[in-house]
Amino acid sequence: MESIVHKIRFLQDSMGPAEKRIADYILSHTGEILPLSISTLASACGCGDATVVRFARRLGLEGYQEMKLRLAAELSATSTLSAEIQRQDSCLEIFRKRMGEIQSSLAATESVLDPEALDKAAKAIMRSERIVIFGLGNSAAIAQDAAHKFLRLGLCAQSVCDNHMQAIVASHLRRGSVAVGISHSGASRDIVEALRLCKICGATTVAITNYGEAPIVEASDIALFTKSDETEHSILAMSSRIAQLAIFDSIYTYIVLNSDKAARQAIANTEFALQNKKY
Amino acid sequence: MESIVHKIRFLQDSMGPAEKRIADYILSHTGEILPLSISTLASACGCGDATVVRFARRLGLEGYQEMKLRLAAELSATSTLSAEIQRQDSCLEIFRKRMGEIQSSLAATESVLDPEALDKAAKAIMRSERIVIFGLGNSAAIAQDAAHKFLRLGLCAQSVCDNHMQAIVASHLRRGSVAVGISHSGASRDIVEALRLCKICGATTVAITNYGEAPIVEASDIALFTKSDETEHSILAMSSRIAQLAIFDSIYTYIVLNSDKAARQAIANTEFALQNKKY
DNA sequence: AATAAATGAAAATAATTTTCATTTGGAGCA
DNA sequence: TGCTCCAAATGAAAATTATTTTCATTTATT
Repeated sequence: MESIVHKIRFLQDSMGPAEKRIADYILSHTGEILPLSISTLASACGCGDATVVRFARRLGLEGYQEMKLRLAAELSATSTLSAEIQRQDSCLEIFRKRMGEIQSSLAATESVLDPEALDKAAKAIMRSERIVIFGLGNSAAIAQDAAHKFLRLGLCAQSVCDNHMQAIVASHLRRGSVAVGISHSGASRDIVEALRLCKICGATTVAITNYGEAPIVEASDIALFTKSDETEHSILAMSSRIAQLAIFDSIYTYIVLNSDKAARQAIANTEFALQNKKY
Repeated sequence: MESIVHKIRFLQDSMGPAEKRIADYILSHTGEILPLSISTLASACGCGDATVVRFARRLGLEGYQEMKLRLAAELSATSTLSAEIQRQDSCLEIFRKRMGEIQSSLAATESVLDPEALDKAAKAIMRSERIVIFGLGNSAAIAQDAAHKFLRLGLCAQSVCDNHMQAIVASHLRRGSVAVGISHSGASRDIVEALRLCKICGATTVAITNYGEAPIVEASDIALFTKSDETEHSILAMSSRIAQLAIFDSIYTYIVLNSDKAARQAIANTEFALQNKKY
C-alpha cells in the first residue's frame, strides 16, 4: 500500500509529455482534483480522456474512479494540519489541533528518515556493550526515556543530562560503546562536544536532530533526522520531540523483535520486579 | 465538516424502510462500499438506484459519487491501525506502524478526555503558586518534560521522580499548590500515596492515567484519562505516553494563550538565556 | 377516500473506458 | 542527410457503464 502522490512523483520522469502534464497538474492541484470529471481534468491538462485513464493504470490502479478514491483517502490523511490554534480555543480543541501537528510531523519525519541509518543505529545499539544518551533541556526527558527503555531490555544504558557528566562519561567510552546525542537544533554546544569526544575515544556516535546542516551531524557516525514545521506556538518543538520518541521506540521494538530469548526474559524480569510497586 | 458515518447513524431513524436498509447496509459493510456502483449497492439493499441517490442527498451530499469520496476519506482516517508489527520488519516499517498506533491512541484519548476537567486542570496550573509533578519509571520522563515546559513559562514548577523526595515534597504543599501524578496503570503505590498526602495538605491534585477505576483517581481532584490499546509489543505503553505528552502540551499551549504579557516575556527570556549554549 | 410521503422502473444524462486511427520521435540504413 | 520503418504515445469518437432525473405506482396516514 503506497501513496499515490509518491508514486506519481516517482513515475513522472518515465512518462510521455501528455501524461507528464497530468502528473504536474495533479501534483500542483492535488486538493482540487476530487470534484473534477475525467474530461474536465483531461481538458485542463490539454489531453484526451484516454490519456487520463492510461495515467491511472500506470499507477497500478483500475481506472480514474479508483484514483479519485485513493486521492480522497490520502488527502484526508494529510490535511489534518489545517487548523491554526486560536486564542479562545478550549484546551480540548488545542489537543485536537495538536494531534494534527503531531501526525504531520511524524509523516514528515518518516519521509526524511534514512532507512539504512535507522537500521544501522538499531543494530549498533543492540550489539553495543554500553550505551550512553546525551540530552539537555528539552531533550533530557527524551534521553531519559530512551535509557529507561533500553534498561528494560537488559542493555547497559544510561542517560546523561548534565554537561559536566557528559564530558566525563564521553572521555571514558571506547570501541564497542554507542553514544547518542539528542539536540533538536543540532547546535547544542555541550552535546556536540561530548559526541566529538566519544568519537575520538572510538565509540559509535548517533545524532538525532531536526537539521541536516547542524554541527552535531559532523560529530556523528550515524545521523537520524526528524522533521517538524515549527509554527508560532510550537516554540518548544513539541512535535519534533514526539518524532524523537517514536524513533527510539522503533529502535526499541526492533531490538525486542531481533534479539534472542534472553532479551525477552529481561523484559519479563523487569515487569516482575516492578510488580510489588503497585497496588 | 462532520463524519458521514455519524450522520447516517443520526438520521437512520428518520428514514423510510428502504433508505433504512441502505443505512444498515453501509454501516455494517462500511469498508466494502467503495468499489460498488450505485446499482450494485441498490440491489444489495433491495431498492432502486434512485433511493440510493436520495439517501446521499439526505446526508447533505451532492450524490452517490460524493458519498463514496467522503467515505473513502473517512475510512483512511480510521483504518491506519491495520498493520501488526512483524518480526522481519525493518526499523522504518516499525516506525511507520507505530505512527498508526500513536494516531489511534491520540484519537481515542481525545474521545475520553473530559473537556471540563482538562480546562480545569489547565486553569489550576496557570494560577497555582507552585506546581509539582510526580512520576516514576516510565512516567518520570514525562514529569520532567512537563516541568520543563512550565518552567519556561516562568511558573514555579518541579518534577519529582524519587519516591522519598515525593513524600517529602508532598508533605510540604499547601493550598494554592497543584500536584500532578502520572501513572499509566494508576496503581503506582508511591505516586498514589504522594498524591493523597498532597490532598490532605490542601493542594489541588491532578491525576493522569489510563484506567478509570485506578486507585490514583480517588486521590485526585481532577482526573485526566488517556486511552491506548496495548498490543503485544507496546509493553512500554509507548502510545499512552505520547498521549500524556500531548495533554501536557495542550495545557502548556492553553496557558501561553491565556496568560498576560509577562508569560510571553518569560518565554522570550528563556530563549535568550539559552542562546549562548549553542553554536 | 383523500392526501402526502416513499419508492422503483425506466428514461435521460453524464462519466468512464475502449477502440482504433493518427501522430510523434527515434533507430537503422543507404 | 534523408528516408523508411517501427514502436510508443496520443486523442477522437464509439461503446460501455454509472449516475441522476422523471414520473407513475405503491404505501402509510389521517
